[in-house]
Amino acid sequence: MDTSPTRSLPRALRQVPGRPSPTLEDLALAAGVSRSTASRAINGGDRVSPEAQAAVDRAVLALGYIPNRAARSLVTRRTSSIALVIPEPDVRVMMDPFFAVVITGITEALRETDVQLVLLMSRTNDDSARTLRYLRGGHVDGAIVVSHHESDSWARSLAETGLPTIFIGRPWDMQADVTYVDTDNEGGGRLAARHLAGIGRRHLATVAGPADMTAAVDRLRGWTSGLAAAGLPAGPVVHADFTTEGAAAAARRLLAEHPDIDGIFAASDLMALGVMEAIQAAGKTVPGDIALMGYDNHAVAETASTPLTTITQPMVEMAVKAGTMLLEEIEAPGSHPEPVIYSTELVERASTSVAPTASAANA
Amino acid sequence: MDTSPTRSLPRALRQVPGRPSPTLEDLALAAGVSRSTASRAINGGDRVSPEAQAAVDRAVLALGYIPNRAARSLVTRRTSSIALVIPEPDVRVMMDPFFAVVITGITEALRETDVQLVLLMSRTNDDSARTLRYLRGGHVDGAIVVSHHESDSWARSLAETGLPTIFIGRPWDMQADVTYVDTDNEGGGRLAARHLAGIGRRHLATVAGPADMTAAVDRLRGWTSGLAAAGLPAGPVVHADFTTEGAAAAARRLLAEHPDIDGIFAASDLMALGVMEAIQAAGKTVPGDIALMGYDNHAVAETASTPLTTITQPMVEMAVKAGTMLLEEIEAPGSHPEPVIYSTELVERASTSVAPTASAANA
DNA sequence: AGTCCCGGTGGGAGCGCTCTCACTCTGTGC
DNA sequence: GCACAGAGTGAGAGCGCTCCCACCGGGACT
Repeated sequence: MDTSPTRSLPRALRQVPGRPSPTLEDLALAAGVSRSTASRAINGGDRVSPEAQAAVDRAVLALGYIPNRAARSLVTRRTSSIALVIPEPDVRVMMDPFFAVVITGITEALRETDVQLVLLMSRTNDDSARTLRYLRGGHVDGAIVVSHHESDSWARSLAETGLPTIFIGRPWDMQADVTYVDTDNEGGGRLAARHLAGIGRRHLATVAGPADMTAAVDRLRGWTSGLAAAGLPAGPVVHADFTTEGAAAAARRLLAEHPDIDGIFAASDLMALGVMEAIQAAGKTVPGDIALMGYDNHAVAETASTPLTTITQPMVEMAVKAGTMLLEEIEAPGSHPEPVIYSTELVERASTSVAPTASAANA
Repeated sequence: MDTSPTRSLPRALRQVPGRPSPTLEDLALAAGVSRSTASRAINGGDRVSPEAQAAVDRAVLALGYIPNRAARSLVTRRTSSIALVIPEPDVRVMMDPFFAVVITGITEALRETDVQLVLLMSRTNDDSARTLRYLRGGHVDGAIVVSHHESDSWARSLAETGLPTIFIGRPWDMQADVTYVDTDNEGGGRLAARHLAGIGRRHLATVAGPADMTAAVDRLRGWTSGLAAAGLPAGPVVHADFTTEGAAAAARRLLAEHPDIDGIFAASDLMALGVMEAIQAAGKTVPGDIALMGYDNHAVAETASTPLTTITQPMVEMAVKAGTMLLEEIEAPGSHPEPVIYSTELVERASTSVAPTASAANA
């Protein structure tokens, strides 16, 4: 393969190594057409004769031609790449399967295109500024922002730049009329209330998420309206930070102050785990004494010592949708698509079974 | 839109339809210098008088100048981006916290640079070909490949292209003399053997990982040599696929065929969970009847019903190292750095405590 | 004095691509 | 017969940047 006498000569100049990759000019020459025709043939072959097209195709194969993206980008003003913006990703946040799903989904949406995914994570405010500069700088054709409490400023700033942007999860600041995809958190909360009421529980409480996250707020709103619809009182509400530990602490308080509770809705499965811990520590059982529900249909919901009834949401679809929507908006700027909301479903498991607790899970 | 006299950023007149972003030419004009001088001032200011530098700096701020990456890239042959290659990422694989750690680590290494991370995931063979083409195409300055059984071909192909590449996890094909970072899996396996022998267990077995993954093979080799060093017989070895279910099945076989086993080393925490299931299903206890070890120090190791003794490895550091090594190699091509191996440590928990089992974990 | 060097500078030549435009060469309509 | 459309083509002009090189001065040598 490498016939050059000095294989250990990685000359400072990168282009030196033997074969400088063929340019469009080379390709045209090899195909016996002009650069213009070669270019047309490569880009979808509009107004190209079959013969010319075939000649170019052959030459591409023969030369192993790969278009230079930078050169193309320079004139088209397109980069064929989009950014996934993840604000403040400490490792713990990144661990959340949510991101794996989002990344997988977006990648899926990008599969048939040659658009690349650039990961932009900003840990500090400083980073945020850099990230924003990067986005404004025209380095990507669009962006998907994983929304959460900190992302408000993003919504505004990005909307101002005119860069096509899709948010995953409804952002706080709706002024900026951003496009987003989300799941029906409110509906999910309502489902939870209806279910617990439906199995005859009457003293219901919830461990809600942080009040500055739309998902948490929406779930709580749904829960509250669901209780009302079932003719039940609003019941106690405590907030936690979506972590197991935080929820455990919150649940301990809850149980101490309201010993008659017979049903709890935790706004995430991870939190439900903490709640379960607290319940058991208080000497009570799930679902015997207290029926418990989670949210997310996280893997742990199924493998928990008492498998959790939970709310499932089509996260992959949502992520894919975000990707395709962004591609569409890039293709046809100015079209301001409506937000897409995915509906949620109840997944029933042992933690709300009517029968007395029975320490399930043996295969 | 909204007429609010927002206190937002200095009137972003950037991407507004008619307003083309300022070019270097504009900048030079505004600064009262030549394009060349402006360019020099922007790129580290070598051979630029303080006055000129200051003038350019001022102009940058005033105009909100952002260099056009494509143009720069076209001439420098550098893209200021690197790829993270993840072969065959079904969602399940992506869920592995490992990737979160890798991504976070690399991002960390890239923080102070303006290098961007491009995510390349190839699900199918078809994708692999495209990914490879992308990498060869000079679209990135280097690549980090998350190694595992499928990555052999990658090692070869990439080494051939001369693209600076770092593998995370020792690749199979060492011919290609690739650079990699890894943890000392062999040492970890040895640690496990020594520990179980040390607490007096004599009938030891292991549930190893797939025989086509270097990490699994190395851990097994270490385990075997550790047993020998402790003067113990090799003991039974079964292979599983690093999943909980697979390990449970393997462990059932193991226990059925070797009822006298009193210690098991599972080559991952997830597998250890499956093994624990099988042990309990067989009516035995951990660690009372059988001491159990995992590997990875995965979050589940700590939260398991009986917390797992396991092997911990500095994964974040490893990922950061991969990033910095790649940057170095990009900077100074041809330097073929030695592989870096991170040592592992034992984390002792209840699953190997000498005292009889006591269903731990209440705060 | 002359020569050299060297920090500082600006002009110009591209990097590899797309795109406009002018051109040729059919085929069609009058 | 001529004009005209329209498909197919190629030359040329950049896109915004870096880098080479020629240039200009003034201080340090010969």
